[in-house]
Amino acid sequence: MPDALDGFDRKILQLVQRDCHMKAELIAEAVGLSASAVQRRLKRMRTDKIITAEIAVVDRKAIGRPMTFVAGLEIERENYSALAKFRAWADKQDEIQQAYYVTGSTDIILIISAEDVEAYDAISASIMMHHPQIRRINTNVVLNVLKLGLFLPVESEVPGD
Amino acid sequence: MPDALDGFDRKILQLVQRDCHMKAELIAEAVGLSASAVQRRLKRMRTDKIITAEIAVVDRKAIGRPMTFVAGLEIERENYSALAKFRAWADKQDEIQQAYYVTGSTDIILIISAEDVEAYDAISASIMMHHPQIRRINTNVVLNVLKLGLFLPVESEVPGD
DNA sequence: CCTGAAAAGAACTTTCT
DNA sequence: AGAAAGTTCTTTTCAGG
Repeated sequence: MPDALDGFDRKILQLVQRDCHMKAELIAEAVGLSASAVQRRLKRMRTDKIITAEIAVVDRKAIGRPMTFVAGLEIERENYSALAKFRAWADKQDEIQQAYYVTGSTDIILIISAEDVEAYDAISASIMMHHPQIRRINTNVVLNVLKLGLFLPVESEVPGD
Repeated sequence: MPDALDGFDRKILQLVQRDCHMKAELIAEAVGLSASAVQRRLKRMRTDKIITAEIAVVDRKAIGRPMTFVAGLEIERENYSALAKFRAWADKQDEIQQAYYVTGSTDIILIISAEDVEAYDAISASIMMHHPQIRRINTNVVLNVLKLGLFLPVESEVPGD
């Protein structure tokens, strides 16, 4: 497992998590390395899957898909095979942005994008239809997206280093 | 508001939402345009804020921050000034990945990243301390991230076009 | 106005020290 | 790791539909 991140790697990650089109030279002077070194480290982190993807974030409203829903799913009897099946299915549903298997009375929490309420209704119906073991869906309509991102804080000081 | 997306734009968005480092020439042959045209459109969508960001997605476990929590916040009496204040505060908290203001008994739903349970406890305590109007926090520990992304489906056929 | 093609410029990749 | 040469991509320019 060749993934020991040092302080340079962490600083680089902190920057590209906000803007992955940032020029290597700019990153270099921010972290105190040469542009070559930065590129090398980025390449290594990509192949090592420390950076799992580099994606464009699109404005929901601009593309005519302004609504977001948070759905809480309750499963009849939780079992891992049902979970695996749900994961595989959810992967193919583009409307489902995120899916979390969680503790508590709710078993799965979904972040869902939809054109409007009717479109969401169709999606939730589809979920119920494809997964009989889901007992009920508790829906929260998002009135306002206060913050949106996938940023993870990366402490520069490594505890065990 | 100069943002009328045609079929080409939508196809481009569908691709760069999955990989924004994709070469213009590759996108070009996928959508049926020249590389120049693709670059022009990308540039326009960036300045028009249809593409709001281009970010690197990092593996939680690789950076020593393996845990995710979904927190449901109940506010004493919802008012927009408190909401605006919360938004501004949440923006600065790197551990808070996402924040949704929602309908239902829960008022705000947070997606929070943490090193471990103790770190989460400190964050939730901090939330309570900074926002007296928050009555309680209902926490769901994420056992498994089934799907993670910010992808939005972009229909190629435009309804009113 | 937007496309496509070629020239000019800038970035990334590789090699070497 | 850094610097420079080599390669590739992006950006600009320009002619055409």
